[in-house]
Amino acid sequence: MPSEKLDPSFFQSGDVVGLSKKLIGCKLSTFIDNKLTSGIITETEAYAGQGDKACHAHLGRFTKRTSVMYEPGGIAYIYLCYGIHHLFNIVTNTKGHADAILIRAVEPIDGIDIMLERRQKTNLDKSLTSGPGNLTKALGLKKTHNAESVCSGNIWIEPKTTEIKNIVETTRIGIDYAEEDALLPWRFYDADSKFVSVR
DNA sequence: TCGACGATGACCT
DNA sequence: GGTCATCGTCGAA
Repeated sequence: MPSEKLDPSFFQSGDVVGLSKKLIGCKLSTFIDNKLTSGIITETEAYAGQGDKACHAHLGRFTKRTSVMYEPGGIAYIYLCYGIHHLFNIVTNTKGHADAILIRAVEPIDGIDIMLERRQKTNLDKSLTSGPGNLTKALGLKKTHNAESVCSGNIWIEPKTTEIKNIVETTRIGIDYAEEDALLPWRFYDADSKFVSVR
């Protein structure tokens, strides 16, 4: 069991872009189906609420799906994409501000055998946990975990134990519809990790 | 009701 | 480079 977890107050900062960068190097763990799996976060993207054309809550859009984004930071926002993939986000900021961080890749640490089984793979390579749909499947995250805390219970994040020296800041993936906001440098990844979805 | 469309990934040439 | 599986969500009708 972890000795230290990031607290909800960490995620209630109003600086979702800064938080996205800070999460690189932190360890994301899940205890799902009685199995522990974890990985070091290597790639994130920031989605900045109503002012961000790429964000599901753009212009304050409030629906059953997006409502969780308006909750106080420190909980999960998980939704089904392309009818196939569950994407895992961490809600940030205070209540009423719909910011979130998409976790796009992790480097496998604990429970690698379990992750291989969930992904129906036999050997460890980059594709096991790189890419937002791949890591959620490996960690056992599903839509049923939507709105769950990421600071207690079965999902938690531990602070980084070593400084990440080379963090690349670049554009987000798969949001061409966001026009000029698609050019914002709001994707972060560890340049020294091979567990990154797209370079 | 109903049609359009994804914050993707795997596999093909 | 290109195709396509697959389904919940959303907004129009």
